[in-house]
Amino acid sequence: MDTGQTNVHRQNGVALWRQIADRIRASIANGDYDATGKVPPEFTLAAQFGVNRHTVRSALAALAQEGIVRSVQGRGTLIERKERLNFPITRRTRFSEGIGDQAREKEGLLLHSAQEPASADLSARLRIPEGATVIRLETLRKADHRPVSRSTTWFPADRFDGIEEAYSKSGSITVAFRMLGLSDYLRVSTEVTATHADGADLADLQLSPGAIILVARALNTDPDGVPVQYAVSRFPADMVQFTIEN
Amino acid sequence: MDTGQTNVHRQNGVALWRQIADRIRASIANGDYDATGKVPPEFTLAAQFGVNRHTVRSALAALAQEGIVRSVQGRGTLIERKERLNFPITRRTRFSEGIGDQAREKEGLLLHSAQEPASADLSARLRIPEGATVIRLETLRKADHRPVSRSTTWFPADRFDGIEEAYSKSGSITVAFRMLGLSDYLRVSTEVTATHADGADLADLQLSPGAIILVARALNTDPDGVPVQYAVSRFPADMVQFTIEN
DNA sequence: CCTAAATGTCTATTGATATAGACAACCATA
DNA sequence: TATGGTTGTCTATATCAATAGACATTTAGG
Repeated sequence: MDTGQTNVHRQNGVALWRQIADRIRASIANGDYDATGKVPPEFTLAAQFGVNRHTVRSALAALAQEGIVRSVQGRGTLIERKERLNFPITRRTRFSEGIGDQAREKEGLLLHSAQEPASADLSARLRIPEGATVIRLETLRKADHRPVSRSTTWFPADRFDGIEEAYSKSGSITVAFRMLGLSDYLRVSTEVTATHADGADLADLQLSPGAIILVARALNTDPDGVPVQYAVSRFPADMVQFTIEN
Repeated sequence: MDTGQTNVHRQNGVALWRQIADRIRASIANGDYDATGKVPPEFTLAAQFGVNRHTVRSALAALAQEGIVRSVQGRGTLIERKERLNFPITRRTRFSEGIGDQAREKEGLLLHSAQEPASADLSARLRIPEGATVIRLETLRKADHRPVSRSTTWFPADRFDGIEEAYSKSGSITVAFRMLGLSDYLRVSTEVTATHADGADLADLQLSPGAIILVARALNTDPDGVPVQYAVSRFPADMVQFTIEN
């Protein structure tokens, strides 16, 4: 199903090998090659995309660099990793529960924390005075030891003093909130956009440059509707999809 | 706010001028240059991104091609268009209502229609027997004469015979359903992913190659929960954001 | 154990991408 | 009207991206 085979585009500022790498990565995630566990031969792919075999080789080399495939002389190009995590977005969205059994091991790392005055945008979202102190956490989430998202999240400092340590110890926002006396919270809005990966994305999420990033900006409130957290999370688009159930 | 200034990346398969074009486009949509209505001078941008002025010029030429900016010798590079449409995704998601007053004129074009047997994936989603006949519509939606989405949508043929004509005349799914006796329908699930634009996207949505596409796969049912429509819609990521309100 | 089917390596050539520098043309404004 | 700031154009050079062809090397299977 899905949209039909379209050809690659030239002179667009995106190298052919990168377009082809993206397409093959998507096909792998889509399960197109599950029957064989291998990517089609270089000759076949070259004909399929209408390019030279060497161009396909560049694409496969990039995917090998990402650890998605492994080429073996005489045998073919074997698929090493094949995944696309699904994140349900609901009124009770939780990172770790959302992954569910799609991954065995889940992990939340605190990269950095700071206190700072709220910007105009942030104060409006959290409904606090402009310039009021907020705690900012930079976090990295992993599933089965592979990074799946990079987040910047803000909390009102007066209410959630010490959340840096709570998160650092637990690796979970839900648990950190609970440690500070907030037993439940609700997702009230999520904005989803997409962009190219920036330098920090490439490093933290272990992507190859030119990758696409899904950006989710989320606002959580306590059960009374008072904003408790605003978060901007960045996910590799070829590893993740969001599902909104109404 | 938002993520900090990161530099462009070399030898990634994505040309520098394209990365810079994407960044400037995003800054425009973000309102960063609202004070002057102009993009900063080429020299300044070149210094900012750490590249040669000519590289910046290539980026600006691409944006001019898209109609986003217009360079005037002696004056600077003026911003011509600055928009990012917001699409709320709710249980009652409707394209035209969703845009609301963000655009004055809305339009739905029927590009192509066909009848075909349902694939395995489609039959599961619409809960009809595999191979049962479905009607497929290829549509293009515009707001203020600019294309904002390209959709492929499927309907069970037995229940919605003649929907091609109904849509073609009305330019609205909601109205077409009503003409065929379905007065209301509900959005039950939406899957959101992102990918690079393909050839058809570039042509229909009038994008420059390498652009990013947000893909929404949506299932609508009648009030009794019986699936009536499955749609795959593609939106230019730099023009659109989705908002999920819970 | 030979052969077909793969991937690996090498050389050569062309066009796109990026840098560098210089100068022309144009506009707003002091 | 002179000047500073800005975009437009030109030449030159180096590197990356893509094509082309030939041949080596490895693996699986008859």
